[in-house]
Amino acid sequence: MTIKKLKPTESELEILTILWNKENATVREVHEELSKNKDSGYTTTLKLLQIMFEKGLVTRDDSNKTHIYQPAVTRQKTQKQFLDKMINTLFAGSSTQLVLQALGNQKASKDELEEIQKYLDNLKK
Amino acid sequence: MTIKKLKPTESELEILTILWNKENATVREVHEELSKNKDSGYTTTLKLLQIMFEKGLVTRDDSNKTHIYQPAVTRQKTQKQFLDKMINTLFAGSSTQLVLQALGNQKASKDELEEIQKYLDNLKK
DNA sequence: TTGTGGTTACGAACTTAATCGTAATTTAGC
DNA sequence: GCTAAATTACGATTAAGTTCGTAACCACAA
Repeated sequence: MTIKKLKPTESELEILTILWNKENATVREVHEELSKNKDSGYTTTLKLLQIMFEKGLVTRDDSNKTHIYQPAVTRQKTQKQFLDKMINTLFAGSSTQLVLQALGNQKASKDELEEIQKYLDNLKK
Repeated sequence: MTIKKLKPTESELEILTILWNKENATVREVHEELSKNKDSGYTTTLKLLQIMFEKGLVTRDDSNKTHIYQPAVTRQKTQKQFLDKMINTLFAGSSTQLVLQALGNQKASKDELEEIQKYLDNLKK
């Protein structure tokens, strides 16, 4: 048993997103940011970060009184982890189905469609 | 408040998938199918279906002793529900990002790529 | 030194999901 | 009608996630 497969919870994802955007942050900073969307207490945020630290989802610099947290997993890997899971549970293992569904769902801009097109051209070679 | 927003849990998704594939099924049938992947008891499956019924995720014909369950939500809508959620929480609201990531993950066959291409062409008009 | 503000640590309560054991119910066969 | 087998109903337990209250700790200013 080498690599543990950690699946961030809903709340943990919110926090990770904040950390990904800020690179690193104190508990207070994370909490300020979180407070824009929900209204839980400061110690709740603190506790979550402590749990995430134990799980290895984040690292922290505790050389000073105020700890500074950093994400320990990348946005990309986490996205892939959840995408794969979703493809398997909801799309019968077909990422193509997921892509079609996602394309159908929303109105992408011309630029975005172009970007996808370019990527697709690349894959086709 | 008209439409309740019900989010199926992990276990409920497994069951819904089975019901989507079979159109309808008895508890026993669902359980048999579930047993291929996990080994929980029969009454667990029963309980889950009962809960799903209360939530309105499934309907059932209980005119006979052995109830027959049917999905009350469509695969498509559920897929969309989860996709939207994922786009918002993990992809900063950009479905394009999700699509690119999904395309990058997989090895799609030529046919699949063609299908996506066709769809893309349609969107571009 | 003392106290004040901000921080971390920790335990407990609460919620939701998942699981199972047991009792009640129904149907079919004798 | 009566029993056996299968089913449903229901309550209790466990586990995981979220939340918060309170205590302990630390730095700094009066």
